[in-house]
Amino acid sequence: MPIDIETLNGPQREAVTTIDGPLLVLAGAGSGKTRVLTYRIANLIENHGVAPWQILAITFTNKAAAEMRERLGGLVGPRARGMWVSTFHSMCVRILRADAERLGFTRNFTIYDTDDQKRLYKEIMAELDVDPKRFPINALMNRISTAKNELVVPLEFEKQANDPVGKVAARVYARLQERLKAANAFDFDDLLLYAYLLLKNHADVLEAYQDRFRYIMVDEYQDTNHAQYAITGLLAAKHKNIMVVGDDDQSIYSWRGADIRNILEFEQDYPSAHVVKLEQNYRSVGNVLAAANAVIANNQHRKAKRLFTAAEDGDKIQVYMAADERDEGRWIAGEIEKRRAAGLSYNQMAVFYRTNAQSRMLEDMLLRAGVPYRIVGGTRFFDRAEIRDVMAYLTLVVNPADDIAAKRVINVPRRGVGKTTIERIEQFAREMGMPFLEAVELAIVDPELRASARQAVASFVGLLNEARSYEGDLRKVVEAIIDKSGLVAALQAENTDEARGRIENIQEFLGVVDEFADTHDEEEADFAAPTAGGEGAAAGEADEPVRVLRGDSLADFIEWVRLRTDLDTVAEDGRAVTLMTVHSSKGLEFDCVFVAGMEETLFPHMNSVGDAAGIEEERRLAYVAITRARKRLYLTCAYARQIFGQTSSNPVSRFIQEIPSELRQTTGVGSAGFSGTGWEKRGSRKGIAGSGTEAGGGRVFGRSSASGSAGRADARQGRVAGSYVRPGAEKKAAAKMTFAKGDAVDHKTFGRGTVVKVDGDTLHVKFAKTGQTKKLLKDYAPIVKIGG
DNA sequence: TATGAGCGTATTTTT
DNA sequence: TACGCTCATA
Repeated sequence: MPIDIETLNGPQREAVTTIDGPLLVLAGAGSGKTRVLTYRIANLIENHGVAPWQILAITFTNKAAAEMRERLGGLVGPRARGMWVSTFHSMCVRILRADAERLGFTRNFTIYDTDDQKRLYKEIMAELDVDPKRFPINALMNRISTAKNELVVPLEFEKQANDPVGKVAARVYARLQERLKAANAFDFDDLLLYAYLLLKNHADVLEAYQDRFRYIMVDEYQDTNHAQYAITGLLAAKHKNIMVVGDDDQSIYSWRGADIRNILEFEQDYPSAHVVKLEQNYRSVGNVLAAANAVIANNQHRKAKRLFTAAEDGDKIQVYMAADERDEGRWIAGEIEKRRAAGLSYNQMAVFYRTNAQSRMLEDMLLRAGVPYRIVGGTRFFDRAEIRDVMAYLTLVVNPADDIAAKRVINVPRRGVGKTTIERIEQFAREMGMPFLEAVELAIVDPELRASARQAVASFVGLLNEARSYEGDLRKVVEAIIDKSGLVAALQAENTDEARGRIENIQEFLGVVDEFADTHDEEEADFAAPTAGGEGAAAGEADEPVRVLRGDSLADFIEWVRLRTDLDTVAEDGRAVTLMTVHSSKGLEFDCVFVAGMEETLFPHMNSVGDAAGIEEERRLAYVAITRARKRLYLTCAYARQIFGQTSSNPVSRFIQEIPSELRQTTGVGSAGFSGTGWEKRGSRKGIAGSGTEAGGGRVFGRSSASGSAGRADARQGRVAGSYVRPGAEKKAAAKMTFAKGDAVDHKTFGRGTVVKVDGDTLHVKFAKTGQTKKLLKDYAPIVKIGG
């Protein structure tokens, strides 16, 4: 399909046809930036003789990369294959794999995720005698992660650290890097840090990449941290053909090191930069866009821009003031059903919330109302213990130096290797400066250990050695390793529902192996890194680089899993409402969007209140949430809410106040002149209000939680709730729930199942995950019919 | 070595 | 409230 540039609007076209030199595209929400990116790449290939392998396109998520690759495939066909369209992290992995030796690592390094990292931190803190009470592990991890993102190496970090936490962090950081190197492992931050160091300190490597990638494109540039910024800077330094796309108003990851200045100061970095603003929004109706504009206009630190649309105004923003979170959930469920009745399908609706804790009640209410939903985020499949165990075995086969993996499974399943044994091996390994697994091998003949312990250790070593000899088809190899590990056998022996569920998950994992094999065949061969392949692949030549096959090795599979999130797996279909945090919603869009919990201290979150930069980020978050809606937007808040087990009452979010009142329509508790005291007075007493420039005036809703008598609050809440609850709401839900034999249902805790028998109000449901049949009362059990 | 009581803590989480 | 972690106990 040839590209038709005429279908683009002016600025879009300008972005697509500006080929050479630095280019900054400020792409407002819903302004068609992915289209611009893909068209630009297609244009380079089709009309400017640029070879696909000379193009580098970087995204933040695997999903975005996959989407871009797919769209490119549609535009330029098979030529898109093998092009480097990848996330920052996977790009860095490729760069590092090719030249790991230069940094003292080997090619089969493993990647530590947050959980592995945490284990390692704990070991190090124990080793260095750091008290986790005084120096919380999270604080240290944050501190060090920030340092890595800022490209601050341990030596430098130590110099800068003046405060107590910093000093401790410096020691931990130094040791951490030693341990990671010894384990032949990189954590997520290291992937960026070391890729940067490799390019920075090895001129030939850098040059090879600079010569190769003549055109570089970075999506979501507002979310880049300093390391990513520096890496792209190095890569683009030679040709300076760098295009960055982003929206400073959608920068919501500063707490992860994203530096909004990267986009705000692009023009200073590249004085010759061309700037294009995409301000026409093709997504939302007028009122939604106007609301978004009004809210974000309150931010001081942003590039001036104002989105516009040719679309009709649409409905007003619906604000609902609930009595409490239960009422809020119930109301949302009711509205969803109304929309559904009006012909909108469930998958065109989404409910967002600021914190994961809010999902519980929302789920509960949707369940009761019989609204099918799916949750994005939360506990990840790959984070489950049994999956991590399997991964640890696979990892050990590839990288025996991975101490964290070794310690994780040396006694999983139980084979009688106790704490004392492990500690002894650990100490020995430390003294000898060898990997844990090597020390384990020596422990087989350690006379200090009990015979039973020695035997247990020997069986562990033996199974790994055998597992290492497996060859051939990936799926078969993985299956054999799992079998050899004894994980499944041990679970079978447990003979509990939970164990059966875990076995099921392991089986599902084999499905993941198949998925990998399917998507990584020869056709998908990638162009090798320019420095890979030794002599022949000299740098600087315009020859097409060698293609390397992927997908045939365990190491590739492990890497693929490690850099993957559940977000990538989110199915587009599925007739269900989507529930997720506002953060997860970025990049998505729905006809109808609900944002729950629009109260001060929740959204904006209490940890950000009182900090100007924090409030601005919260506001951007609100902006992201609002701009996800195509047609209808609902904002809800609750007069009282349980937070950490305590009822608290908070004012309406300032972000609601910032939407001009003529754009919104309020219903619920506070809509009809609810009387009370101005919240800002109360707020300042508690210290919530900050400067007082934000909310204030206008709508009055609730009290600050710290003050006042609980009794009065309860009385008021009761009255309010009583006057509000829609009569028949529950009945309606209950009446809807009829079940017949053969119906597919989804249970809150047991998951998918099938109705095998109906016995009056009692259902007999066989659950897929556990294989067990349970008796449930149809009106009380948290189940939803998902098909029949 | 395994389990339970008690305690402290508690956003957001692209990789 | 609810979860994870530590520590004590069987």
